[in-house]
Amino acid sequence: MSATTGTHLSEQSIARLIEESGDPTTATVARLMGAAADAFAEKGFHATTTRDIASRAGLSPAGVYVHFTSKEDLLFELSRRGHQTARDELVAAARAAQTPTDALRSLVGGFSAWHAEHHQLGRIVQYEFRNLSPEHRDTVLELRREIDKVVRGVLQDGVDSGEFEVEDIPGTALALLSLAVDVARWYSPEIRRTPEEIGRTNGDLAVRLVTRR
Amino acid sequence: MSATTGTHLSEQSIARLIEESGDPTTATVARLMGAAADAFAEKGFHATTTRDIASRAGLSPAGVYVHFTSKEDLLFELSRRGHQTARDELVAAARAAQTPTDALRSLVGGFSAWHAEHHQLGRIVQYEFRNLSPEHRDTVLELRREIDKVVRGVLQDGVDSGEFEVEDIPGTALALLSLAVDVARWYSPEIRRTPEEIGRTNGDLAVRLVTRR
DNA sequence: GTCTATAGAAAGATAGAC
DNA sequence: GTCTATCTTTCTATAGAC
Repeated sequence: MSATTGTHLSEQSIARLIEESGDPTTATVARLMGAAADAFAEKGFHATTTRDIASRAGLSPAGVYVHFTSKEDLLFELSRRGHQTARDELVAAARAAQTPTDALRSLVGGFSAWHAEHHQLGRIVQYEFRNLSPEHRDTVLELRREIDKVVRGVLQDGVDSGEFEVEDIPGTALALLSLAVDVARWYSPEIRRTPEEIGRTNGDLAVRLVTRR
Repeated sequence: MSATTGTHLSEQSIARLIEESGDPTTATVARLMGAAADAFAEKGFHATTTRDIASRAGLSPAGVYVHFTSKEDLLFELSRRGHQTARDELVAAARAAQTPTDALRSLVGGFSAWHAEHHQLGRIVQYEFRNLSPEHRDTVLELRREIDKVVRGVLQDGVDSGEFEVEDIPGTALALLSLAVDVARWYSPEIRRTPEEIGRTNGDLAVRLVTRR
């Protein structure tokens, strides 16, 4: 696990994110979650073996089960915390803004940048949802509803204030989320554009999509 | 496989699509591809077993291997044909239009509607790409490049004609594709909006995103 | 071209020593 | 809390009869 290998950089950054994310955890749990996030994002939940996760985290195959009851449990913890940080980011962006236009720009821009910066977690949040158990799905669904609500709220605020001109509010809200969410599908750390640039482009496009003219 | 079960409706519609899609195939192959498309879209490639595909198609587990050399081969055939019909749809929309604005509207609108109408195939095209073998990935990548090229071409046409005002052409092209592609993620046959309505909304939004003011 | 039967490999999870 | 060893199930794919 030396710093010179290079292959574990993103795993380490996720482990750091997990450790700093409120919810306190031990270093081993953070390392396991980082390893799992890397593997799930790279190959998908079902293509990832518990042996793979364990070895990425520097543990034996049995070592995983001391900290998580199942592979699905590991996915759930990642999905839950991913949804939480994504929602927190959105709510903070909406609160900090002075006008609906500012709010929408930093909402869609920030959410897009988040999906680039944390594209492993982003993929898990957006594309591994169906692999959660029914109970775990329900828990996460609650967080997803909050996210939708924030976007629709800002859209409605802008319509009320006269800044926005929107024909179909639910359809437009979905399109705005698509703009940000789909970043997790195409983003790769190798591309030229930085997460900040992506956020700026998509934030501007979002405003353009709804501004009255 | 009676018409009254209801559970095989989408499988049958994919089988019909496959049979009518140029590339001639036998009824059994079409049925197998329909079953696989259904299963892959519902549970993902790795979560789908060959037994599941065979039984959905009314065959024994061994029956699959008479027509396809492997599970991945079945995925490849679906991915290839899916990409082809998607590209054909896009090219036709671009050709039929009189102005860049019309072209963009029917391009993004049609592509969005396609991802709703054929959401099983759409999910396979967009989300199961990484499960192809390296050789098969290359084949499909060629079709993906054509799709990107059509979108950028229309965007450039509009900028040249003065109809469009675009700050960042590659970034905007990606955002326009996101609008359409992400439909495959959230669409479900149970929702209220029809594929046509989704296409109309997204086509209008696409035009709004780039029109000079 | 379809079947039954099964080979062979790999997976998730546990037992029990340390 | 971590290990080695392994149980049990399940999977892809093939063999060989019809």
